[in-house]
Amino acid sequence: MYKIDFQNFFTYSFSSDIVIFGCQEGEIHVLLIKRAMEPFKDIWAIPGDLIYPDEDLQDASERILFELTKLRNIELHQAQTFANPNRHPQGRVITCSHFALVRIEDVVAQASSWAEDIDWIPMREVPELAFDHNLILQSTYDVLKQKLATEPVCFDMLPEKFTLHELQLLYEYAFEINMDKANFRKKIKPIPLISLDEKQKNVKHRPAKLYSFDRKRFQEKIEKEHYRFKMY
Amino acid sequence: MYKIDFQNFFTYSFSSDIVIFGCQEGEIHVLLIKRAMEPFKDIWAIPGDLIYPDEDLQDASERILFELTKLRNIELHQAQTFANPNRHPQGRVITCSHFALVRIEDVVAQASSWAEDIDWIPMREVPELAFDHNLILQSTYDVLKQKLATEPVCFDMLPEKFTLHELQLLYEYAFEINMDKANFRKKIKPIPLISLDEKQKNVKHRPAKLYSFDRKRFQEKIEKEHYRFKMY
DNA sequence: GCAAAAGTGTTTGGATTACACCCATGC
DNA sequence: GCATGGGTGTAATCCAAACACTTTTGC
Repeated sequence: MYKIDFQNFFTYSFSSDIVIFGCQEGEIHVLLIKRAMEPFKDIWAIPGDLIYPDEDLQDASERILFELTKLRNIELHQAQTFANPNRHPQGRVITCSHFALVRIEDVVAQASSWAEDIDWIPMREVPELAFDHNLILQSTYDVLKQKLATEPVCFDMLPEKFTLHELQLLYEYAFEINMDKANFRKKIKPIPLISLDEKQKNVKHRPAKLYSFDRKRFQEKIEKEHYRFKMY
Repeated sequence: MYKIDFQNFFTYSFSSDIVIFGCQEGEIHVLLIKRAMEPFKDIWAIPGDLIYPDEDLQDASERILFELTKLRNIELHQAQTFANPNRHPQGRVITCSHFALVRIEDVVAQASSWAEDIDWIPMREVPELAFDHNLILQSTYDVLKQKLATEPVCFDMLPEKFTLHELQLLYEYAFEINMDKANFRKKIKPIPLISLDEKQKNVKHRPAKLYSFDRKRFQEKIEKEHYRFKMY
């Protein structure tokens, strides 16, 4: 049994890290920042910030996301908490990782006082990161893949209007597999999509039809039928 | 941009809560404690404790589990972190919930200085708990169910030697469904089990064969074949 | 014999797989 | 015309659900 005074426990710092994922040309990208200050100055890192003493984790995460991307009302998914006592050289900082799924074209990415540079990097080309951020990124990516398999979060990172091929590429990239085109289309048949009267433009092949996700009909299907989203 | 001094952030307390699950007569139980001190004295709660300033989250969780159950070398699964500023009346305590799966017969549950009582309670009969522990318990149970569907963790809560019917009851309880006996047995065919030369005793019906989980062959199947555990 | 649960086989329909084929566009 | 991807059909196979039936124990 420990005999340390309660007050001595109030010596931690707590932060939230936000892994922002997007999709471009079939590749899942992550938004990383190049740190503008020590420690790990000039090294790429996951955006994150300390949490205010009276701030909820959710609010802090939304604040961090907004400061970096100017996006609001994006769903934040909690992933994992990292509490190794030595993970931060300046003191004990416990961090809780989250991820957000955004459309890359919606983001007005910009440098800031704590980020001298900022860039979208394909998940398979991520360099060495600051702190334990490679570990955090990998485990957060694993949670994303889990969600991609069981929830329709893919539509949060695809453009509003997408082709079925883009959808397929996203899953192929995430699960590192190749799928048969015809079979993939049969598999996604139950997902309620809105078939738009629009086609791709300026492509050097037959232009593909555009679709968007029918979120309303999806909810209805879950409630009324026994429907469960399931990929892979 | 925040302008608060870095030192002001070191005003938190951090704790680990351990939801201990077991299985008895086909029902998933949780080990709860009746608090011996304020706040919430005499109220049921999830066991947990503050983390030492230089202690890793994993070590702290193992310590808490051992103090309560005298069990070591039990896998701890991280679930979710709760950081609402008002969740603890005595200060800002951020807690990270975990779960452990144990065999109820292995646990030497005992009261302690911080728990005047301790009991296994079926998940469907959990009373009002202290703090935000009902919320924590529910979300941790959801993570357990997720794991039950994709990893062979069921065998950590069943007796070493179990009947196929016990296995079925566990899944029926977790997913709140009824399964056909014959179909269930076909579904679990790919799971490598050791068929023991032993049977149930003192039952007033045909005694069932006992099995145990073949962890070694399971690992081999994953590595050599393309096998993926998948229930429900 | 009867109750209760163990344990197995058969049929059916729907989903998954592999593969083949035709279509529209830019160059 | 041809390269490139868009888009669809078919047949074989596997898998899941529904259901029926036999077996073994205690009382």
